[in-house]
Amino acid sequence: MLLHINHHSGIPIYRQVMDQIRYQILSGVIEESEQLPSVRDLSSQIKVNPMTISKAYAFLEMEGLLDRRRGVGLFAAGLTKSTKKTNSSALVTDKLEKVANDAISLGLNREQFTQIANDVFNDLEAKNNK
Amino acid sequence: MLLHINHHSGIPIYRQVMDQIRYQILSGVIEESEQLPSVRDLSSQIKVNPMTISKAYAFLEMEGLLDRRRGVGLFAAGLTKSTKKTNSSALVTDKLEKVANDAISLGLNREQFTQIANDVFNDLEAKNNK
DNA sequence: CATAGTGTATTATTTAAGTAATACAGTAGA
DNA sequence: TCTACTGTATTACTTAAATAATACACTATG
Repeated sequence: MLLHINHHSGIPIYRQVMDQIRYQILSGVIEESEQLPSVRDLSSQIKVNPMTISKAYAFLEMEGLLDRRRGVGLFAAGLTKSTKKTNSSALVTDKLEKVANDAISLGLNREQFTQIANDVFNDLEAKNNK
Repeated sequence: MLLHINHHSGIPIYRQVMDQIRYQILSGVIEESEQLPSVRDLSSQIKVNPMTISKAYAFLEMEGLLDRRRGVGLFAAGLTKSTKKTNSSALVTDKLEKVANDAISLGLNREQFTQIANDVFNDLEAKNNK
């Protein structure tokens, strides 16, 4: 697996790793029980300390998205529908929070924000289905 | 003007100040050219260093929301409302598009997405105003 | 039982953000 | 010009988060 990490973005490395792997698991690119890249694989690819990667995986395990097996490796967890739904919602909520913050700074109100969200989603769906 | 600051919320003081004053200006509670509370007024009210308040005002000036006049005071800027609102919506639309794309990949539907957007905005607003 | 892979606990270092101290700079009005 | 307000640049301190160093622990396989 290839990760795209920006060392100068201000976003912590371990978070960038988490976000990308979480997305792969939730979206189904990585399947249940599939082995994930080892800590040292990623740490040498990204040129970062192994513990930084281990930290990312530790959080993902807490989220229930994978299992860590010392001496063996890392494996995508089986996601029940509800787990998947919960995590997907959480992921989207996180990202929406940042945008909502911007919206507030710019003086938008709740109705405007929700309206835009609805419209944008509609447009995208339409585009994907044609 | 009375500000409600929580010293233990984890949200930086200068940001709390920014958010509350920004809201007053954008919502029209404070009118164009109206003088804002002095740096020392707020710093003694909040029991914080004057530079912390000055920092908040400096950012708000960068946002174009007020003018700082050394030796005189701080004054709400005139807002070209229609232009501002248009730009804000465009910016927010852009960012929402990315999130909506992820949401679609993760299997969320429009109702769920819009619902989350609405809730997130609500929560943020509540947090900022308490 | 040696080896070459796995992941990790503990500790230390680095970095960035927030806040404060201090001294300074501008304006208005008596 | 003196006074009493304004805001601010520079520097230093504090704290928490992110990252790294090191040494260790587990597992599979020949």
